[in-house]
Amino acid sequence: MTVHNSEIADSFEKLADLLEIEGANPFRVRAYRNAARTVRGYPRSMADLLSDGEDLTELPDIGDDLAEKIQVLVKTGELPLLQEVEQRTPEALSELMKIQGLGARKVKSLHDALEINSIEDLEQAAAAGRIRDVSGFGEKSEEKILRRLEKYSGEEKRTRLIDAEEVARPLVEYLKEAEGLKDIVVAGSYRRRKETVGDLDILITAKKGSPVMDHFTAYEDVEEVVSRGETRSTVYLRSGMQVDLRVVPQVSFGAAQVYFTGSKAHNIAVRKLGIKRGYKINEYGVFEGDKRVSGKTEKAVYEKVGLCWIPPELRENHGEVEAAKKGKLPQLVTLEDIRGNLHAHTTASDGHNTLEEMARAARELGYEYLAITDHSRHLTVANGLDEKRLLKQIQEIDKLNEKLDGIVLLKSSEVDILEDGTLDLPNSVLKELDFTVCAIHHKFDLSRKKQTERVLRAMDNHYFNILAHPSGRLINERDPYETDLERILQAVKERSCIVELNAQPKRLDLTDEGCRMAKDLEIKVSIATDAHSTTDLQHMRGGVYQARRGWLEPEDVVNCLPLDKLKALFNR
DNA sequence: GCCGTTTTCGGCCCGACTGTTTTCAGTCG
Repeated sequence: MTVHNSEIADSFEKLADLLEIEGANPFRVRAYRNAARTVRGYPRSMADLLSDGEDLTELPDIGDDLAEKIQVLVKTGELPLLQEVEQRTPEALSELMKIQGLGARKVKSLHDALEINSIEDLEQAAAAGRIRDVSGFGEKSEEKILRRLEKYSGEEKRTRLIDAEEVARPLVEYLKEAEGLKDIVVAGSYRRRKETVGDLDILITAKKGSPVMDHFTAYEDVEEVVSRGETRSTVYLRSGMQVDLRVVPQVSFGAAQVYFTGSKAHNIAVRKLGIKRGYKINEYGVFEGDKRVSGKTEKAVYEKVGLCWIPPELRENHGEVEAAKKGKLPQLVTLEDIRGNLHAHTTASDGHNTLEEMARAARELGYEYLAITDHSRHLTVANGLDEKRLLKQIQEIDKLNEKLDGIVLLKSSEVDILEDGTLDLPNSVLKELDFTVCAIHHKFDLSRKKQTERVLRAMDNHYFNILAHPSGRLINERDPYETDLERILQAVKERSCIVELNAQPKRLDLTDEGCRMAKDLEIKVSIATDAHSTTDLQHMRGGVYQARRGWLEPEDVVNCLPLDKLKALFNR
């Protein structure tokens, strides 16, 4: 049994909720929440850290007590204190706190007054009109609870970044028409380019908030106005997405951008530096006493606390503050650094465009090279190529390359890694390729050990070059298959292979943490679109965002190399 | 329950908004 970080974090969060309902010391409650955040966001599993004999109290917000609790959780899967608290306080009360507008105090009132212990109890009480009589509640709160319950599904809904962009773009265009608007930026995890976002945080500067808020709440996609003030409003859109809008004066724009871009952990770290220097930092600026000493630009805010400007993608408190202090932030890869694309399909397998169409589209994007990586024979659903068809495609590519100017097509294949770790095509044909892209497309449910060994064995093949979409996950659709990524990346390094960051918006596979792991091991990463059409080639942008979140610099990315250097790397 | 360049105790972010109250507690980010 492997206890995942997310399970440990869930236990701590539930414990925090229940303790808060019981009226425990709020700082103790916060300590559990902070610890949950640390554990959830930590790139290595607590189980692995412990088996490596590492000291968990080295982690932020983890002290002796919580280190001990993590150890017990990893060993037994249980948290005795949580079980003890659940004896006194029904665990479902923690779920009630997920209803927007219900916090610990109100859940406690409902529990004490009406014996509400579950979502069902709450529904019945609200429908029967009993909630309005509880002290602290009224008709309005009762109505609100009913409305929230209608939409409550029990699962936190996060939207893929690319889908959030579809929502944000037209909304931003609309908001730009608001009276008196000066600047507008979508902040939050959207600006940090996280792979999924929970809600949209939009920041606007304007002299007067009121006209902007009127305009905002009148947006045609707004389904419900949750709150509306002069400087802050919250709405739900028809799509279910929550949008928070903040209006600040222009002198506060930088401070507000830092504040609302987050992450929370990053902001706390920055504010701590401020406190050391005698400053108070909030969304309105950097203050020395009552005097604002900075805040107009982000750069000015960071400089006040002795840091250079930190790219939003890094703002997770994963070492960026320390790096900025030393002036050692990475020079992150940009879309302009990308010189080619090493994963694309054509009509030969399951793509929608021909070799030539794909080549021309890649040239349009300014690329020097595009690798054609149609599926191999095992993937029959995708019309995978057998030896004969691949050899024929190789000839076609050679012919096309003579004809094409300004772009070179590379001969490759997305070769299936079979269950026993062998590759789906014989070496006699693989050696004719410029390089191979190898991936798992079936038997996702092998044990962690078997799946890991399958990949390692495949890499033993001399013709294995790039490990594609290493986890197989589809964001919000399919969990990653179980592997020991650290061990796999170690093997990638030993065999001088490359790991792919698949830029398909649903995949984004490597994760940001995986990229960071690769960088630490000094492995090269291929940011590749896995394009199944000419328009798919555009997904490079999302891959670059993810790479930036993983601290990758141009020298870490294999497709930032010019063609000759790239070819030398494959050594064919 | 964590943390420490004010260090083993005494702090721990705070401003905006709502709804129920009657001057403010609770929630949220």
